[in-house]
Amino acid sequence: MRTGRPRGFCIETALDRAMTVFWQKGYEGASLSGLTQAMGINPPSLYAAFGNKEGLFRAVLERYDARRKGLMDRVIAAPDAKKAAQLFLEGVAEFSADTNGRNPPGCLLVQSGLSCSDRDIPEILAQHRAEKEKMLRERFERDRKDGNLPKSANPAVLASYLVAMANGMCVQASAGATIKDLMDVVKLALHAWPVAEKPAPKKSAHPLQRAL
Amino acid sequence: MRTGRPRGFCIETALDRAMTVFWQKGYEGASLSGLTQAMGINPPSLYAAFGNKEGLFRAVLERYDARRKGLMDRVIAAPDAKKAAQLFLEGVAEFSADTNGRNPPGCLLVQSGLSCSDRDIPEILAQHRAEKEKMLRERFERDRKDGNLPKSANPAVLASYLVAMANGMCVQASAGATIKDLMDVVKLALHAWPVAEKPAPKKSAHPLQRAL
DNA sequence: GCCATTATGTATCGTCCGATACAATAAAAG
DNA sequence: CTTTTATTGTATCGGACGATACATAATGGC
Repeated sequence: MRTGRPRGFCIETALDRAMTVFWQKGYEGASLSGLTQAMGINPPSLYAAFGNKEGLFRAVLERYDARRKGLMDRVIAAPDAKKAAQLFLEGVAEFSADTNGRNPPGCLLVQSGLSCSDRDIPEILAQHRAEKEKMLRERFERDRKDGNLPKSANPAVLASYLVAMANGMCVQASAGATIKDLMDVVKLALHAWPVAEKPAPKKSAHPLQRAL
Repeated sequence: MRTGRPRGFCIETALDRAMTVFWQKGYEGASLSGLTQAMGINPPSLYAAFGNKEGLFRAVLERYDARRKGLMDRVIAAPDAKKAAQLFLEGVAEFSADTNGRNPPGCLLVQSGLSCSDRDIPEILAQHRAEKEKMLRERFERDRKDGNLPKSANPAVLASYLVAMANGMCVQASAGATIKDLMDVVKLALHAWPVAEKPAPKKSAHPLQRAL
């Protein structure tokens, strides 16, 4: 067993509290005193657990991804490409304009540090966003290969389009857009989706597509 | 004539320099020492001219709007609604992924302070973005009234859609997206545009529409 | 020339920042 | 019980932050 005095706080809970602070104030706007107060710990505990402010931020981002995994799984498992796009955009609209108070409006990956004194922060955030885009692109590449997307469709562009829409909606959500505002935009955005050439697809885009 | 010692620096040039700093580092990441150094002046000159850091930021945003006025004028004067949408998105793609070094990538209104320790900053930025959206909405309301957009089209949603796309593309540009990447997205985004019900529009959407 | 007015350069203010030193505490290992 | 290891709370570090005091310089008004 692990020796030494046991940690006196829950890592996950502390990360959730820190996430809210970073979300509301951004990376640079989040002060150590604000973070420790929200997390209910003292500075030495924070530094012992996460190294420094950037280490805490990276841990928060990992937890953020974990929280969004459910949505991404549903998107990847959607029965067809357009349904995947719809689930993705609707999911983003739902959580970014969430009024349940579980999180501040918007998206942590967008608003916590697009521009920053420390150049690493925007890069880290970009990597996390690119990860989501990659998931979508690979899903659409499979769709195209299997004939569920027209050969004229470009999976990379489709993924980029969805991520741009998602990020843009998050910007609007952070400025006060309601979920209805965003859902209207989603409905319009899906009209851009390419139509299939042939009515009967060759085979499934994903083994789980029948699950829904 | 104005009495007293004349100002020893050009306001516009200084604002352009400050704009670059805010653009790259965000509102909070931009330090007074960094700003004064980039502007080529000392702190007292800055405070005498702009009041404080927030005053400087507001002045920078006004200059930013002035710089973008040319694009917005062209958008409003476009011959039809879809052409307006195209000009807008292509214009945003062009300047946000600009490699001429005139500005950092992205959009100042998006990346300089979505989240901030000072709550006024996100609000000010949101107002400036909302102004652009309002211009688009009013243009589309005229189009719809004049029969250049189908009655089923919702001008507010169309404007919101375009602004979301623009903001999302800016996020991607700030992460390194090329102008080609964004142009591909623009082309796809325009596929969502509503098609007119009747082939012959009743009258011009705008007096300047014949100008192109 | 002299005054009122405004801008400038130097030096510095108090505050908050991120980060630690240190002793005390709480567990496992022997 | 003693040692070892790890976390805790208190108090504080050097530095950067935004913002100014103050004397000097440069203009128009008279």
